Amino acid sequence: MDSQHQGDKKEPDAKIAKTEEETSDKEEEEKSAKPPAGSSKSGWKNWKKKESESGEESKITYCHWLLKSEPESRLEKGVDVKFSVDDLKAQPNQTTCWDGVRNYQARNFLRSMKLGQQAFFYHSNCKEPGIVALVKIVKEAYPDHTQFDQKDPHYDSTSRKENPKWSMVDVQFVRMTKRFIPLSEIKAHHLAHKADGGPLKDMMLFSRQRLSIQPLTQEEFDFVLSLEEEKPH
DNA sequence: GCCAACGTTGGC
DNA sequence: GCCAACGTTGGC
Repeated sequence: MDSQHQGDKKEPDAKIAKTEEETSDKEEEEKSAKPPAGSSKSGWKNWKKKESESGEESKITYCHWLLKSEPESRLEKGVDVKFSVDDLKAQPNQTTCWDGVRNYQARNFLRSMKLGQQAFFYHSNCKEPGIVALVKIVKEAYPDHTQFDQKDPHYDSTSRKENPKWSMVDVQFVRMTKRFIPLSEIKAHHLAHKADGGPLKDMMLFSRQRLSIQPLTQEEFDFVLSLEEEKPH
């Protein structure tokens, strides 16, 4: 996650194979276009329409995001993957590269992020999951160097330097939310909105619960952000 | 720590 | 191309 490491070029590329050059990108797109198990009806179709039906500029362009990060220590292949909002604030410029994303749908969302867009920083896999801060995109997608680093827990031996599979963006801390916005509270609104058609009725936190990079519509973003003004319950 | 959800892999 | 087995995510 350290943005200052991005100049790292210690990897010897003596044995670059040519075999995969042209195939991998298409394969990835197909994989990412595969309907998720068990949700072949509405969820996937809607997503596909929005994302790729019209080829390039679809009617819905997402402009806000939710980024999950784990604030509590956990070892992955012997490496601690903890990265809390305090860790972000401690980075130079309070900026980090968002590396390690190894899911095609999440990657595609990363690649569609634009400079200056805002995102929620969400603490996951922890005692109190929820939104803690606002961040913004300060560098658009570029190759994730950790995919080529054998010592990195997210090393991908199938990725070629001349056609990298995985991307990352740089994000910068903007501010803490005025209060912690717990998942439980967002979920309660989501359930209510499913019944009354409110703004969180389709929020991806609940329909694609394992996706670590999620888009939010303007309405979703505005509603969730408005919660910071309320008294917690 | 348990386990449901769900993405990925690989045999056929 | 299907689908069972497997691995990971992440709430609880």
